[in-house]
Amino acid sequence: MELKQVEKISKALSDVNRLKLLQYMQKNQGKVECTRACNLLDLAQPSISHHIKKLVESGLINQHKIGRNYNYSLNHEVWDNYILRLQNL
Amino acid sequence: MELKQVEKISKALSDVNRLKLLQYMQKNQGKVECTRACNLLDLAQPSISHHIKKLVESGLINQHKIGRNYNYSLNHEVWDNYILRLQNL
DNA sequence: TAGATATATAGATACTTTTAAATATATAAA
DNA sequence: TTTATATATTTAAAAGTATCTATATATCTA
Repeated sequence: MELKQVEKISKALSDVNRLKLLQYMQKNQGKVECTRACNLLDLAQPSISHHIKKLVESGLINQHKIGRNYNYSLNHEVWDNYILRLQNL
Repeated sequence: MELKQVEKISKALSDVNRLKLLQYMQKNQGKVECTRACNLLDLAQPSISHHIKKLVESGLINQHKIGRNYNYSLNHEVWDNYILRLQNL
């Protein structure tokens, strides 16, 4: 993994709201209703959208559209590679 | 480890220059001459100083003054806790 | 197909971060 | 003790980020 991607993933992880989103996704098998996330994080809907986008763009999570909702899954390959890279920096 | 600290460490890791500094420290047993780092990263001295400060403030590295130079060491406890926390987010 | 709901995008503003120039401080060496 | 060197701090500018409001798009349901 290139340093640039390590930077990008670290950046994605460097916000408490995004960390909470990741936790919430984990707890709920990737199911995140935007309205619930808004309540959880006390942010407006577009902000949630923005944060999720950052996570997706980093490659950490995958997004699958189901009807008008989305489902998310951790991209284990990226996640594991990131951690490995940190361990062997 | 609190989410806030995960955020802080991630932020420290979210810059290619700081990642390169960490690599350089590892390769050189923590010995970093500022002038060499300036060449390596192609940044002015105060910028190096600023980046190192971020790393120190995150807790990832310790700074020991030796004469007018510094020596750095990875704080393994913080580093390991960070990785553990990511693995069990 | 019309209205309702979920999510995305655009635009604006406030905040944070990166960087450099100038300056200060600490230590070594002459 | 003066001068040189290494690093830190201050200040300011530029770039990037987070957040909101308003609006758009996609999809569901009646």
